[in-house]
Amino acid sequence: MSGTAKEALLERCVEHLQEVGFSDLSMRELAAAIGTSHRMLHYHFGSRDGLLVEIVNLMEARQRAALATLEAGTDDLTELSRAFWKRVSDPVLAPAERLFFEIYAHALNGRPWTAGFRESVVAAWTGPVTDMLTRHGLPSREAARAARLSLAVGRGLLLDLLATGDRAAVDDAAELFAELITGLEARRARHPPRRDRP
Amino acid sequence: MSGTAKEALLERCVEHLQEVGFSDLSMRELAAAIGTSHRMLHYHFGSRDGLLVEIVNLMEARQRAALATLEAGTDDLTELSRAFWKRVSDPVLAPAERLFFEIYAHALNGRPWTAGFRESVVAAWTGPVTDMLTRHGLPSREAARAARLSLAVGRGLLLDLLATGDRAAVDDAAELFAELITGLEARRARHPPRRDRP
DNA sequence: ACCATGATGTACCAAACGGTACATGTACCA
DNA sequence: TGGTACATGTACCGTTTGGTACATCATGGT
Repeated sequence: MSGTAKEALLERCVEHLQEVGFSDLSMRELAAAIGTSHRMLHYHFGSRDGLLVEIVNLMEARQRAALATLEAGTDDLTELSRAFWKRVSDPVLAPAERLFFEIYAHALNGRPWTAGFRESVVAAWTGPVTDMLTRHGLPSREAARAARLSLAVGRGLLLDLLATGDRAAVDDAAELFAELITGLEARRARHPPRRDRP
Repeated sequence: MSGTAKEALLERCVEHLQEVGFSDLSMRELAAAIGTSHRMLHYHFGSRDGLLVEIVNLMEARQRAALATLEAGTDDLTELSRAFWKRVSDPVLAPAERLFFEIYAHALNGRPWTAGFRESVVAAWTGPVTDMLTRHGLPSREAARAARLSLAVGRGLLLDLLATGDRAAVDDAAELFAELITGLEARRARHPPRRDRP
């Protein structure tokens, strides 16, 4: 198998980058850290940018995979929102998410090796989540808005959590969003925004 | 004046970094780009890390300043949320915000020159915004949650906007949040409102 | 037995890096 | 006028960088 050694190497690279960060990555330093030589990285990935592309693609594939395992289990939007947050805020994912945001930052600066990432970082989520919300009974326009907002809430809260570590406060804000989103239930099938006037 | 030349230099550095990004910054390249020599950057900032610290601190100070100019003008939470989003999503700010998120990513990896940034990136906002919401009549617990959530929404949507450029869709999601937050108004009625009645 | 193919170590390259020594310029104050 | 503090250009140092040439090793098919 040709891919096996290479994939194992890639896996070790990602693992190490999740620990120390990404930006000041040098082939030699990385190679030493994962117990190989920079010669091997060049051999398998061609160049530094080749490595970066494969790392970014792997992270993006994992993001997609994580999304695929996110299934409903409930009909209640509030419960769904809570489950969503509980899933993505799992401390085990923190290193991967730090790396994710680092790649995101590079993507915002248009680094060429982030092309695939840039295209999928939002679209890969809004599509499936919109579908999910539609299946849960939201009119499609509301579902699309809610999906985009939920994604933003998740990422924004994650940024907060990773920076401050203040889990209680961030969980609390997430809970508030889960409660607020209940307001959407009222709109099911009943489109015009409704001011509550008893 | 001692600080003037240095500050002008720093200003030009930030300006350039907002255009090309931050991560692969080298003293020589940056110096050439802003029309000076790397010798001058070392002279004024001592070292590369010294420069980074000053850049990050400047960005953080500007963030604080931007916050200070954010004033109420309305009593309605929904309108307040709209105004907030309109302010931060101004295209003029996009380069500064790209740089902001890049620094944020470095901060998540614990880079030592981001110490000040890390401490203030959330706290500098939640405090004042909580106060603002309290002044608008929210009970303090709700105000704190809403402030934290609003900050996350703003940053999450900004990430989306900067990556996709899909202003219509992101504005739409922001509008949904503005409408959802109306749900908080209902809670205000149930609690002793501390409205400023002359 | 032989050789093709993939994997790996060693040694090197030119370029760029952060940083510094030193000499020079420029201003203003005494 | 002389000096003193800040500013700037040049030229260099040792180190590290991405990348490569070349030789070697292991393995498995024929």
